[in-house]
Amino acid sequence: MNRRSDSATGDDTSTSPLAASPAGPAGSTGPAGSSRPTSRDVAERAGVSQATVSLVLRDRWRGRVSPARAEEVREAALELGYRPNLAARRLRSGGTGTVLLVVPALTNEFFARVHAGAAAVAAERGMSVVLFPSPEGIGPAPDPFASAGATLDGVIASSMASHALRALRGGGLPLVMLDSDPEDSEAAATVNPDVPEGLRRVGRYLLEVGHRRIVHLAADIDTWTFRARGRALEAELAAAGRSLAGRARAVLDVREAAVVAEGLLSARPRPTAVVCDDDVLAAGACKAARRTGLRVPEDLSVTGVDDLALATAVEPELTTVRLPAEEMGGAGMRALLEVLAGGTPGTRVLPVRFVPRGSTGPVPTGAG
Amino acid sequence: MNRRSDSATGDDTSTSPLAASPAGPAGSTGPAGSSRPTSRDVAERAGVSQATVSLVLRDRWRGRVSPARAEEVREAALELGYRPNLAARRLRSGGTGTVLLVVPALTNEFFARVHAGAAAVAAERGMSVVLFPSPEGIGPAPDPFASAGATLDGVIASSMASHALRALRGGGLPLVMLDSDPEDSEAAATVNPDVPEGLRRVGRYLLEVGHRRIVHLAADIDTWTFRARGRALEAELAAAGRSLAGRARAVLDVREAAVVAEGLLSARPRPTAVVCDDDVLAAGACKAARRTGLRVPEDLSVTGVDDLALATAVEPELTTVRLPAEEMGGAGMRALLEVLAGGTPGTRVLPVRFVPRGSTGPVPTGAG
DNA sequence: CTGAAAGCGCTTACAG
DNA sequence: CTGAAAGCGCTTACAG
Repeated sequence: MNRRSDSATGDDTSTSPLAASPAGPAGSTGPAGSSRPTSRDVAERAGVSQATVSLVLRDRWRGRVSPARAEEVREAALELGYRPNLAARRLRSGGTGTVLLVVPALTNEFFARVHAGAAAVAAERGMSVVLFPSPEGIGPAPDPFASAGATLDGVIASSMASHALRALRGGGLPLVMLDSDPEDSEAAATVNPDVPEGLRRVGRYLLEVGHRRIVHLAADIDTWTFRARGRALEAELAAAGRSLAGRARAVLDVREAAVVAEGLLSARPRPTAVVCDDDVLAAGACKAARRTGLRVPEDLSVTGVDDLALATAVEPELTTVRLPAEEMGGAGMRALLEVLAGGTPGTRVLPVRFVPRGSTGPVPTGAG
Repeated sequence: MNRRSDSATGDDTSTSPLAASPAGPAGSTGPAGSSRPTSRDVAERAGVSQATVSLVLRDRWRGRVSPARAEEVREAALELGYRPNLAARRLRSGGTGTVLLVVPALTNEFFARVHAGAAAVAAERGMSVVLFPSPEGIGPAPDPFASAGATLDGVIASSMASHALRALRGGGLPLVMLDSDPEDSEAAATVNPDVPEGLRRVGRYLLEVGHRRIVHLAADIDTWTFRARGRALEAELAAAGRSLAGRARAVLDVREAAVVAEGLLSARPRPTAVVCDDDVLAAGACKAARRTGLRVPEDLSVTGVDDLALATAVEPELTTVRLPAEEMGGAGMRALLEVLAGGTPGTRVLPVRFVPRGSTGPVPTGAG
């Protein structure tokens, strides 16, 4: 958790217009002690025009500037520690440099990871991403675009219901969907985790270790991602000539999930495994088991989806399906950038990982 | 988790330069179908100059523009749905509109909340915040400023060791520290949670319900915030004529914490309470208790700090001290903005909240 | 109390 | 293959 203190020598940092900066390296045009170098300074030092600098540094010089000159420009830029002024670039190019990321719940670790992935890719390209604040329980959703404050280049939306997506499309902005129905063709691109494969894998595993009375604790949320999870689980069981022994729905809250799970566990004959749509639900199922006097995994196997921090904090640790949240955010941002550049990225599916841990085991003896 | 679909009618959104926009409201200067309105359009409609528009909209008009005119300008801006172009404003004003938030670990829920709070305040003021990617275990820390990509207006750093802060100061940028030593006067401002009070409260509570053999599972991290926690706990016990029955240190990882906690629990006479520096450590302590055959809270009380999502996911739920992470991020951003405006916000201490839950109880009978 | 003008640092046609 | 010029939308002295 500590940071190293080396290397932050401030070569770049001292050039902030707000910082008292030492006189810049050679080549400055302005008065003594002037702040950071501009493309003009680079041009001067390389003995070319500003236009050439721009061309070279944006990598659009091929066939327009000689390789030797290009190299000289790059060298001059490096020597001066030149960094393009983003505000100027945006002003000139018309973009806002801002992308809106719309997620159902900011407080959720999954979406925090999606955001981190998107922001990292954005930062590389000099863009920034604004999160749309969650409207959870605080009345009707405000206009996401108004709330963004800044005007936008595009929108990335994760795990939305289709009616919400329809509202988003209303903006007329380039839209990339994450973890959403690929058929819902409002979007220019879709990036999805392979949740169906994840749930099939869970079903296969439970069948293999002997479970026959498997129930589904589903998320009480009408979105593609959760519908897909339920369908995939059913399909896997069906392929083995089996079917679900029960299903209940709960919102993504540990306590509520525990209450709902208790109901599921009161069925006779008692289920031997609970497949949950999400780790939070799985944590609730574990609580319910404990209250009911069932041991996990000896009497009951429990699985989740996501691999949140709490998955390894609970005891026993949760068997789960890890979703590539950061990768989704990153891929979504890349797709949006591609759309903005005129491309058509289409649909991408990212692999998920089955992570067996302590909350699952072979079917209890005498059961099944 | 669902979003409502009302209200996103796109009045603002359709004005993106990238979107095919309907012809704007009256007053546009440019060719037909031109994009979003500029301050010039507002000026024209209000019958004033661009300068007046700028003055009024930035709220610097008092004593320079008549109230009646100011009102007309505001009206015109509203009618046109005018929003200032941030890129232009920044270019002209010299700021970059970007603040760097340096945190020890991005993956941590606490810092995610700090970031959310800072980003929300930033968005209100048309600023954006860039996270410094965690260098955890991936070799020497890269230069945080170089990695930021954009140049910066200022830096907010949370929970840093002082040597790391020294590196940050090297940038010569306005610096606000969060959750850090207020004596470490590198920073223009400090915003801290009242962790000492939180730990004192925990100590007081445990003493009240009869615990006498209290041990401390400390974070193995040399920062102000964790030193302050340990000292405050000791002070509270000392005030009651008691002292710690033991202490061990662990990194913030559930499994490692469990191993270390097992050692702590092997002491004889056995401790009746483990005060942990953090919820992750507390989750580890609960695991250790379980492995050792101790019941929580019947045989052992466990407390944490933070109130992370996992605090209510584990069974029993963790008694903890809730840290106002979002508020810290928000207050930090406000302080930085104040510094940038020439103010001197100084040190601010935010209250914390003791949250008693199932992981603590009266001292076991026959013990103490 | 108000307006005309300059210029922030880029990129992009355009002319050579 | 290269350069001179215009202009993105603001804000800020400056002149009235």
